[in-house]
Amino acid sequence: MELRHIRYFLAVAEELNFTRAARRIGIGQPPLSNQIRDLEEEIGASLFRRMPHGAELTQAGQVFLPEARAIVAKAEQAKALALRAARGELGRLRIGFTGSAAFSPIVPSSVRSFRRAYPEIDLTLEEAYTTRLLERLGAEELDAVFIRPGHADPPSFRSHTLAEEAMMIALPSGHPLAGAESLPLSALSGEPFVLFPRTAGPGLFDRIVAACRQAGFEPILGQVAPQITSIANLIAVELGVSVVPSAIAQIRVPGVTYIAIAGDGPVARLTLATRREERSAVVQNFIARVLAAKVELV
Amino acid sequence: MELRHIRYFLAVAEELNFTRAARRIGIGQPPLSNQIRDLEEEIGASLFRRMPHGAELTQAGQVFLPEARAIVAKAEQAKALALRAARGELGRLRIGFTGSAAFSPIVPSSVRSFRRAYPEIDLTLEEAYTTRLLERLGAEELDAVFIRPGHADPPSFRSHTLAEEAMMIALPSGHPLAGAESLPLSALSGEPFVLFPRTAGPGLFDRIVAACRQAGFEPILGQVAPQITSIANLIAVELGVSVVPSAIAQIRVPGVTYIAIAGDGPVARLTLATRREERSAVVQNFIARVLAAKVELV
DNA sequence: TTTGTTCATATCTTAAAGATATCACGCTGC
DNA sequence: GCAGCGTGATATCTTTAAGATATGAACAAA
Repeated sequence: MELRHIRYFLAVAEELNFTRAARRIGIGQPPLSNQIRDLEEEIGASLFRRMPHGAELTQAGQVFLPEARAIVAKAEQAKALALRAARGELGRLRIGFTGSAAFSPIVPSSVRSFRRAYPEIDLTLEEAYTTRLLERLGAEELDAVFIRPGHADPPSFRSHTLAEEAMMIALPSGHPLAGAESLPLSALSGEPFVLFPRTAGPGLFDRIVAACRQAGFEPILGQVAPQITSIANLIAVELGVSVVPSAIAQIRVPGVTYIAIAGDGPVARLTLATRREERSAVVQNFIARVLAAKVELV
Repeated sequence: MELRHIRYFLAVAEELNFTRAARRIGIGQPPLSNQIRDLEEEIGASLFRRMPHGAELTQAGQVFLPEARAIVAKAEQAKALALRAARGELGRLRIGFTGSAAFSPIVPSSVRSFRRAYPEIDLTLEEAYTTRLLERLGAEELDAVFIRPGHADPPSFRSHTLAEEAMMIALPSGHPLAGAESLPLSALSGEPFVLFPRTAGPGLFDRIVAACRQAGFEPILGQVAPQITSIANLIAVELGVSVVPSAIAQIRVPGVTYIAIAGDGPVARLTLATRREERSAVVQNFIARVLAAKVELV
């Protein structure tokens, strides 16, 4: 059985006349009769009662009619759905982001904008460290990740720089320096640093350490924060000081004071990474939305 | 697009390898590649990403996959449904019956038995006069009718005799003859008869009149009953007497007494009529059930 | 009866599905 | 680095089956 048989059946069922149905399809009457006969043989039942005046549906034909219509409609729909999926209007997008990226306005605003523009895309959001995100991106478990990149981008990924954020010093409010307007990074020499594990995000980690060295001291690594968002809480209980992207400084935790860095401070880059061989229209559309949001937010 | 394209797509989507899929289908790899290419061109999107190791589904392909499965399944189902309909297991049966037939045990019992045996047949039951039932049967608005036939069966119908019921005299309980064990029909001469209109069921009507004439008198036609079931009510208010099939005598209405007819009384035949050219398996199955019920009820 | 429908049958043509042979590409293993 | 294997694509030929054309049989209406 082929869709042709079903389409021909529908024509005859609607015209109740082989000759007219054949004309409507654009073939001759004998081949149409043949095709219907073949269909009936395959089903094992006759679908039409042939009369001198035309044809009428048998009970089998009457039952087959709505099914036939549904099949043809479903085939059309399948075609349309596949095309929409190819255009990136339909499908799935798995986004990853680091804890700190979530606080950069471009991340929530671009995700929101994409969601509105493509409501039929099944969105998944997942938070993890930069390292883990890149692993999952490479394993095709994620499609696009917002990360804090290192100096060298891995060649199998494509990176889009979204922001170069200044960083700020985070101090316990009771700290002697907490009242300052701004401080040079060197003011933190001798203070224990509360930082995330280097393996979680070597890019940002190394930038902070490098900036300290440039400022003339080696940072003392103290308490390790399991998540970048928990740094503030550890500082509040006076476990040390830190340097965080200014986006993170939005988290106003009682007992923590943020102070601008005077002079050349470290810069936290935020990028969107995708697989270099990525062809999917969904991801392309998402990249376009994110870059549009970047321009808007300037 | 043909079902062939969809079947081939499914094979490749399941094997993720053109060569193996082709082997599974039983054709060569080049024609399979051609068919998939044709399908992709028709849809307007590529469904597979060809790799040196095999193939993988694009987003469009992933969306198309469940649709393709559904289409193939629906086609199989449509075939099976049509076959079941041809076997008379599926479809519709429109049954008609006269008011008096409903009280003959064979009618409810055969309908019930058919309903149990073929639960997926959509049954319609309709009560009307014999004349109207035959009209509707001829117009293909009904498929099988239980009627009280005349002497000559119309040639376009096929009749199955189901029962030859004796008839009984129906009297108001206050009537002087109401106490008798049995009465000859001639006892009713001079009494006004409560009968249904002749046009409603000329067969039964004429039998009653003929029986009266044979008993030596011309029945006086009195009150006309709109339905055979309302004859009893009209007799109860003493509008006359009547002669009814003994099945009807089951309706015990206060104020009505039924008395057996002594000697040669009229006989009420009950038949099942269908169209002579009827081919439908549903109707054939129903006839078989009714005839089986007839044997059982003896 | 004749004429004009209907659909079925028979034969031929043609389009397209499929077979066969070959190629280019990329991975794997020596 | 290069041979060997497995992948899908391309090119050409064959065969199947869809469709065209001509005709026939059955029935209805004029």
